[in-house]
Amino acid sequence: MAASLSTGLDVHFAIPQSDTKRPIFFTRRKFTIYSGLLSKPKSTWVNPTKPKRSVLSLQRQTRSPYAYNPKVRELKLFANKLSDCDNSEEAFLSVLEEIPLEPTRENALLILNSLKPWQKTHLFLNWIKTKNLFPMETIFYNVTMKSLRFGRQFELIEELANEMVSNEIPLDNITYSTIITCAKRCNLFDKAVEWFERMYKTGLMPDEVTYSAVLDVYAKLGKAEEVVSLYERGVASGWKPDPIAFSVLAKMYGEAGDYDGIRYVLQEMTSLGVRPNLVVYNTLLEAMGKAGKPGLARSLFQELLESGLTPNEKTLTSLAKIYGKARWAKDALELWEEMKSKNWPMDFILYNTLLTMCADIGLVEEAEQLFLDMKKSQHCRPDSWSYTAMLKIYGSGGNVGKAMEFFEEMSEVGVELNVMGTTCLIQCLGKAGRMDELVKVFSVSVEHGIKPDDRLCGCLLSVVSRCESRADVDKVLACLHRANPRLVGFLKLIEEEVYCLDTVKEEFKGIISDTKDDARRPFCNCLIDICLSKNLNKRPHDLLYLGTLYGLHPGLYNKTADEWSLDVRSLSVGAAQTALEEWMGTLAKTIKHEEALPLLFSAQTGTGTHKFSQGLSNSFASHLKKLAAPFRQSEEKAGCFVAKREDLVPWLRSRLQT
DNA sequence: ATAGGGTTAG
Repeated sequence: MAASLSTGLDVHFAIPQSDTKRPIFFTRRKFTIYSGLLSKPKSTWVNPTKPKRSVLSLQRQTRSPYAYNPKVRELKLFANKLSDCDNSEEAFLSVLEEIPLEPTRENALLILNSLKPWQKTHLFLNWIKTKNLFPMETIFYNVTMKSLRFGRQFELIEELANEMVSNEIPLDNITYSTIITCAKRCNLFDKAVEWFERMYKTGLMPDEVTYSAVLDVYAKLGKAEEVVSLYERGVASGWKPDPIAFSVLAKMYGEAGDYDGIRYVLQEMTSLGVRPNLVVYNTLLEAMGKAGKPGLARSLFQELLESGLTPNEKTLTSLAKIYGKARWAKDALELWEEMKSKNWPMDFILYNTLLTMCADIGLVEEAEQLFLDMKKSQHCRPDSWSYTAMLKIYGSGGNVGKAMEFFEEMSEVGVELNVMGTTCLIQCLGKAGRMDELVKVFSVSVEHGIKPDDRLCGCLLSVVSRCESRADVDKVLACLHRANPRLVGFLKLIEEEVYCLDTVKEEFKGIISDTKDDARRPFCNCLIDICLSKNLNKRPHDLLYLGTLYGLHPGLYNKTADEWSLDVRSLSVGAAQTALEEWMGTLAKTIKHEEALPLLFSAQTGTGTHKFSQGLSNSFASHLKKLAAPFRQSEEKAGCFVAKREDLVPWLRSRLQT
């Protein structure tokens, strides 16, 4: 959709503009954050006849141009000499004695500007002050503060700022923005806000550079409401935000995964006639990825190309990540072809992201080509990221031989294995039943300092669930015991013949609350599978109940007036089977109590595009067949099994009688 | 890094 603006710009956006909703809070005005500074505090009453006070200066602070210094070469050489000497004050002062030219204002400024690291800049400023050669000005402090910011020396910066105040050297917008961004980089967000508020108190109005620096402070704090309030008041003061301000907003909404927010940013840019630059596009692409909108990211990328911009490494990294996560093989391959044919820039991060993308999608040959390219290149030699991606590709593709080859190669070339690599190897060795090698990889990893995480434990647990012999189980359990003894203890507990549900419940709760969120459901799935493989018939149901109790299976059972359904897409084969039986049991009770039932029942397994759900549909189908349940594979929706009430009820009744 | 603001990896 195109919007022709009065500025003559044609701005194209991938997002339909007409139905853009504002995130809910945009309609609520709050004036509580910088109480008393910007406008009347805590009042939502706006008097339309009284214009609101301006919050920023529309004129950006101008900087005095450099006068050409004919001695620039000589001074630079001397500055380098100072930069290279020892950081001690003595060493510094002794080199200073050899200063080749008179330290006039201009000469001193040039040296100050060229010094690094921050210790030298600071020492030089102090030297100028003690020499008392000329009056100190704001610019000397600004230059020094910038150097100190590099070294993240917020305390020193604040000390200098206070010194400026007591010596009546004016702080300007450059001073404040440097202080604020330094505080931000040091994660001292309260300090950043404090100095921003101090500006207004001293009667200095921020310009757009300081203002967008502060927008970013609130954005990093995740205070979207405050950011929007500041932004909108800036606009109400007549400010036309530039691409940097929009980049800040887009990044904030991306981090929050807030799609409505992203649309708001796009709409604001269109209505204000601001054309996105490459950085804004990159931020928006990243944001679309985080909001889970690969299709919109793709059209945004098309728009970027149509606007005549050339993507850089960051653009392509975002896109590769998005296509990989979405498992969009066709788009991923097209992107790679286009990158090669148009000679778009590549860097190390992009190489590794492309490899990860190939691993997510299972593009083996493409990954091998990329990996070879990296080996041949000068600056992008494969590192532990690259090797991990290769382990993932071979591991998930079941090519154990290749995976082990790369594992050996890593230690030969001295690339450290990480916990993800270990997990990939263990997963594929487990699937191949090569338990002795699995034990070896686990031991080597632990000896190399790898700390097994919850995902690795989940992986070991899933290997246990597939073991065919007691001997294999014991080998894997020995590894798991080193990583998470409590889990092994829990397995013993649920295998005991006499078993107390309350004890199991307490221990389950404890384990789950100590487990990272993304590993909780896999744990529960594996535990159910293990119990099923041991024919511990009631226990899978208890575990499924406990998992549901602690919120691991939200949305498992769904009801509408016309249809009741079961969604097992995030369950393992055994857990799905258990959930089906549980559901049938509940429905049988409903019949017994002669309660109302809908016309249609359905169970969703998904189609197995996600690697956790591979094979789920088939095994679910065969379990239905075994039970002779009247569910049929839906013709219009793959991975969905449906039953009519008229067929299901008699079947459930017949089960009740047996 | 030649006085100030925004973007790349499980």
